[in-house]
Amino acid sequence: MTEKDIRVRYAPSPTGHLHIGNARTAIFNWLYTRHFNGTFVIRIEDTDTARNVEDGEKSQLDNLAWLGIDWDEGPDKPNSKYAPYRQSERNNQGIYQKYINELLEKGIAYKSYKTPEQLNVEREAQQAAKQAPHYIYEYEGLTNEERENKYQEYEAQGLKPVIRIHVSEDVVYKWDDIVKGKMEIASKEIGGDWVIQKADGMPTYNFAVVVDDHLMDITHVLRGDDHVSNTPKQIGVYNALGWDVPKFGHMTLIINTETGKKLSKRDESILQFIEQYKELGYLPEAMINFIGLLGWSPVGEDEIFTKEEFVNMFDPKRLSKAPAKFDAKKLQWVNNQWIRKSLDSVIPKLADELVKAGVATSGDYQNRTEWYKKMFEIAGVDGIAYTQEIVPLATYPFFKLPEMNNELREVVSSDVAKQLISDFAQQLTNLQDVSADNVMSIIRSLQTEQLRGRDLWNPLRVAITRAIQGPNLPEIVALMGKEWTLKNINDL
RNA sequence: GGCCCGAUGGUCAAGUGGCUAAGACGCCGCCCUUUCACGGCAGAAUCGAGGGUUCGAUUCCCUCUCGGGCUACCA
Repeated sequence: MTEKDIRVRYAPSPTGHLHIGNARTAIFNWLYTRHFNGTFVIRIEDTDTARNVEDGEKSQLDNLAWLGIDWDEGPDKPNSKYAPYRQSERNNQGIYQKYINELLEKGIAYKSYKTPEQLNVEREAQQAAKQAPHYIYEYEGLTNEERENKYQEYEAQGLKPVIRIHVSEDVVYKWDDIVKGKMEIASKEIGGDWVIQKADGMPTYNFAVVVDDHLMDITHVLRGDDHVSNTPKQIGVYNALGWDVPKFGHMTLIINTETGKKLSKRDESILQFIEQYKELGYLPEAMINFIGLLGWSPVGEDEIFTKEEFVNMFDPKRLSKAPAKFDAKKLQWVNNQWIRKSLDSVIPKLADELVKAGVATSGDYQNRTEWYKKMFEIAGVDGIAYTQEIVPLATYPFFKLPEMNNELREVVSSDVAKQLISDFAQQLTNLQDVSADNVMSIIRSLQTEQLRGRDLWNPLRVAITRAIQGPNLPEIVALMGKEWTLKNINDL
């Protein structure tokens, strides 16, 4: 018998935008698949109709694609052979019902008519008695026939059932976790019989996931730590249906630095969504780079990797067992590295930022690409964390002159300063070639024993840029040219 | 409360029964520079605690502490 082909899935719920935590799960599943030459599957888990968000699926997939993650099968790939890939559609085809019926017939599952209110009362009583909450089987000691009669009775009252699966009392579920190693959880810790089909006819997550992973021949399930406690339930279903259990791996969660809790969609204190980073001008390469290093580490000492490099060196054994905090500062650094590394492709984005901000007109960049390149360089693109940060840097003085204020006025108001500025303007007027070197020469020639350092530079800088600090002044003048510079000085 | 998982500088982390315990971000200082940024060079800072095992524990075992997860007709 040959080893089965590796098939791995990422299964988002379309409840909103792509969250950092989910993106991480997706990235590692993708890395795992591509490293081992497997097939990467995307499945949409939309069984909670109340939480589904319009366009949620599209947003998830778009953001995944933006990150540079590709998949072989999914709801948007028409010829995928395990279609459909949305659980709602699979439910409509009766896929889950078939196995629910099977379990019902085997007597492993049964109909339960307890209302949420009843369950609440039971739970609260258990908690008050310091017991672990667990489901109380309501047909204890009844024959099948008696149970059927009960069903009739409840139906007559107009009650809608859920289907629960019976959990054996003395089983220990074991698995060898890709990340955590040997795991075992006793069946009595599960909390009793649990729901596999909701009153609305939808399967629950823990059931649908097993059916789909089995039917889709999924071999490896890599997911967040928060699913550890679901694993025994799912193994129970595999056993009940007589199916092989896939290999599980539970990756640690990302912790919010501010709250110390797992990164949650409800957190306001940190940027949660890939979309937000995209908007600010983080590069997908940087996002993958940073996230790929959260909870996983390579062998060497390097920090900057392409996704291809990640694929090559990925090793599930190096997945960390300890939760990692999300350090936005390091992300900024990683993104800065990527901006500098891929400057050619970033420059048009920088120009876009200026257009979006209403600073530059669209098309301007195409007309004078070289000027823009030089301008971004002088403005300090080397120092930005994300592309949006270029806006204030480039706006002043290259697109707009800051307002004068008292502090600035004071710098240029003395007679000495006025004379200096006027001398500079004079020399600049006579200058043939306005290069940074030549401008520097002019400024040097204006330097005296008394007039040097800030006394020399600040008045000139204010006269030309209306600021007392900023990028290298001669470079600014060289870029602006003679006319523009002189106009600024005259407008003073 | 119960069950599960974890613990190396502020953060991400490598690593080992014996090493001065890597590296990166951040921070501090210095240099470069008219200034900011960039860059360069240094620096501070870590094995949670207590017991074992051992000639020797950061490393192996136990307990504690702390942190996290789960405890749904959510996924």
